[in-house]
Parts: sequence; structure tokens; C-alpha cells
Amino acid sequence: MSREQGQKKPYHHGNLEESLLNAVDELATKFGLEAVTLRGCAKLVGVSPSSAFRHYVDKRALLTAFATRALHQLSDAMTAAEDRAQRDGSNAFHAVGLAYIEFALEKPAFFRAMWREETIYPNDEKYVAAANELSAHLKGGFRETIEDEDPSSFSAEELLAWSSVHGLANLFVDGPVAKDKSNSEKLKKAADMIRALAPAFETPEATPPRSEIDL
Amino acid sequence: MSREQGQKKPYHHGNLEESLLNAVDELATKFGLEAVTLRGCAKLVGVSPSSAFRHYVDKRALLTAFATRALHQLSDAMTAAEDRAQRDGSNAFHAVGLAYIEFALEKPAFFRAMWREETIYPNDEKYVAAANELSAHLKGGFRETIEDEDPSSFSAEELLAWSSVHGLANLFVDGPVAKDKSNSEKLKKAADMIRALAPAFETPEATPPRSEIDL
DNA sequence: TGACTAATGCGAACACTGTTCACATATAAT
DNA sequence: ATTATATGTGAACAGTGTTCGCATTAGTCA
Repeated sequence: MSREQGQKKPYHHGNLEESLLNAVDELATKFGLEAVTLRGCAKLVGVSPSSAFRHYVDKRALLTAFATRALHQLSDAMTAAEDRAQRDGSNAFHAVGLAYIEFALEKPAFFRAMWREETIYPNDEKYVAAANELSAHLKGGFRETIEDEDPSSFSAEELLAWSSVHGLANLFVDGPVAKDKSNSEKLKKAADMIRALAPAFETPEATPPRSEIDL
Repeated sequence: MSREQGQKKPYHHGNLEESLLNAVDELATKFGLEAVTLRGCAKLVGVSPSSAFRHYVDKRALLTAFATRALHQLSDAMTAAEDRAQRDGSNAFHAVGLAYIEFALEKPAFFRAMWREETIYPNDEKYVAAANELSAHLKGGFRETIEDEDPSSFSAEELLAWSSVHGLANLFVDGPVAKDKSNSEKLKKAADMIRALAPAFETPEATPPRSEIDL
């Protein structure tokens, strides 16, 4: 990306910490998350395998940093979608949810890395912060955000919003749904699903319970 | 399980194919899916590592078989829940959805193994069949099953049903939601979410579109 | 029964992985 | 200039998936 082809390659790389993340990015995109290897990243950056440990205590720590970066990328995409929706007055949750699923479809390896508890350190400070920031977007997407709310508590509707979007993204990326369909067709299905969700977000008075459907 | 402690251990194990699956089960349950290793399974069964390849071409093939078995277990749990609901006249989708999430909470490693496309062969015949059988349960759960329907096509409501349940299960197992809560508390949250979903499954005539919520 | 065949298990080897540690080199501070 | 600190290296280690020729057993059928 920058100029991994210096003429004399100085002993110190200068920006190894971030360059390793870029290497994870490249390898994960090209060959899948499972194919990402420490030695492979080091070789791609042009550095010895052991030097990676000066910046990350673990492979797991490296993947945690990568997951955190991916969370921020997704957050940014959701913010952009939210702003766009606000500008032209369309439904914010619809836009944010679609952006979520679109990200998963376009960067499946990133999406997988974000939520792989067994291959990252899920209690890492920055990772947790990024995840909270992301979840706030989905809370705020279809309802006024309450500023000083506990980021780890969700109402049933908020949970439903996140779950349905997250679930469809997972079913697309790691499930048997619409495997033969193109990404744009999948996005259409996603839009349909989000629309079907609308009645659940209406004010409770508007939809009086009907006994035969009562759960 | 059976009698891994034979006095003279015969040269042939007799049931290695299934025993290896049990070994995956045990190791995944105890130490997590990521810690499952071919050599570890072989050692647990009391057999040489290379003998595993007589029954599975790959580690990936072994994990595929394990994922398939897990899918069947989940299907069975859903069937049981469905029957129970039918008996006492409660809502079928509620019961099936809860069973789905309960399985994920109680056997997280199994749930992860089921949907890890990169570590299994997702086009394996038996795996696909098991996944289709499972998805049929979620279609039939809240609506009359149409027998001769394409198993790979979903209406928006069917997709919503599966996605929301699948998504919450994933957020519980591999996400930041309700991390400090006990499983029974999580199940309560799940029940609330499923209830909140009810309006989306009512007949369309019952919930006329309201312009300010229109997506 | 005995001999041949197919199935199943074994041991040694290979390339590759994450990780460590003593050492080399560059940068920053005094 | 002389330290101290940060950063990169090379060789080594145990553990991994996988292969291959060989050993052992079970099944088949004269």
C-alpha cells in the first residue's frame, strides 16, 4: 500500500503495528480469515515473524486489533447511511440495517473476525468500546437515542432490531440462505425483511393484541 | 463412552468413525471449538493420528460430520418443542425459537461448528440436507408448512423469523449482548424479543401501514 | 480349513504453525 | 559521545495437519 518496496529497506520498518493490520486485511480478503497466519503477515510486510510480537503479544491480540478496526469501519458505514437517510427523510433503521448487511456481504472475512470470540480477546478495552459504539447505532436507528443509557442493556425492540439484522447477515455469510443469489439480490431480500419488521416497531396502542396470535 | 479401556485393546477399534465424533464433542465442550485438534481426538480415542484419515479425508470433513450431527440434534430439540407447544396449545414459533436459542446457549461450541463455513464443507450432501431440515422447522413454526416448497426460498416473514432467532443466538454466543447475565436471564430476554416480533406475523390487513413509520 | 482381498490401524516423516529468547541494530535522551 | 530504550533478527521448540509404506485384522470363497 504505502511503499513496501524500499530500495535498501531500513532496519526499522517505522509503522509495523498498522502495516500488520493491513496484511491481515489483505490475506483475509484474498484467502479468508482462516488462512491468516502470523508468518504470512510478517512475510507480506517484509519482516521477520518474531518482530510481530513486539507490537502484539499474541496472534489473538493482532486479530483483536483487526476486529476492532473492522467494527469502526462498520460503524462509519452505518453513520453514513444514517446521515443519508436523515437528509432525504427516509427511514433511519432501514438504512442502517441495510448498511450493516451490505458490509457483511462485501467484507465477509471482516464481519466474521468481528464476532469470533474464540479467536480474539473479547474483553479488550478498545474492542468493547468499538462494539458499544456500534450497538448504539442500532439503538438510535429506529428510536430517539437516550444519551445516558447503559450501553449493555437493550429493550425487546432494540434487541429485535439488532438480532434480525445481525442474524440475516450471518445467514448470508455463514449460512445456507440464498447461496446462489448475487449480493444485490440478497440486499433486496434484506430490504424486504426489514420492511416486514416494521409492524413490530409501531406504537403498542396501534396494534392491539389479537388473542389467536398472542404468544 | 462405550469402553475405551479394553484390557488388551484390539488392533481394530470397531467404531472409530463415530468415536471420533464423540471425541470432537468432548473436546469442543470442554475446551472450545478452536481447541479441537485431530491429534487430540485420536489420542482421546486411543488411536494413532493417521488412522483418522481412513474415515475422514480431512479435518474439515470430520468437522463437517460433527456439524451435521449438531444440526440434527438441534432439529430434534425443535421438533420436541414444537410437539410440546402443539399439545398445550401455545404458540409454536415461540417454542421453536426459544429451543433454538436455548440450544445455542447450552452448547455454544456445537452452535458455532454448525455455521462455520470456512472450517467445514458447506456443500456436503448430508450437511445441506440437515440444514434444510432445520430451516423447514422454522418455516413451519409459525405458519402452515407447504410441503412441496423449494427449501432454499424464503418469504420475508420466514426470513425474519429465522434471522431474528439466529441473530440473537449469535449475539449471545459470539457477541457483546448480556454477557454478565445467566442463561435463564438470557432466555427471558429471548422470550421478550420473540413476543415483540408477533405484530410482524399478523395478517397484513390487521396492521394498515402508517405513513410516519413506512419504510 | 486355508488363501486371497479389502478394510483398518500404525510409525515415521514432512512442511507449516505460533512462540520464545538471546542477540543485533537503530533511535532518543542525557 | 555515551548511555538507555525501542524495535527487528535468527535459530530453536513443541505442536499441527497430512502422507505414505507397512502391519494387522476381518471378510470372502475356494
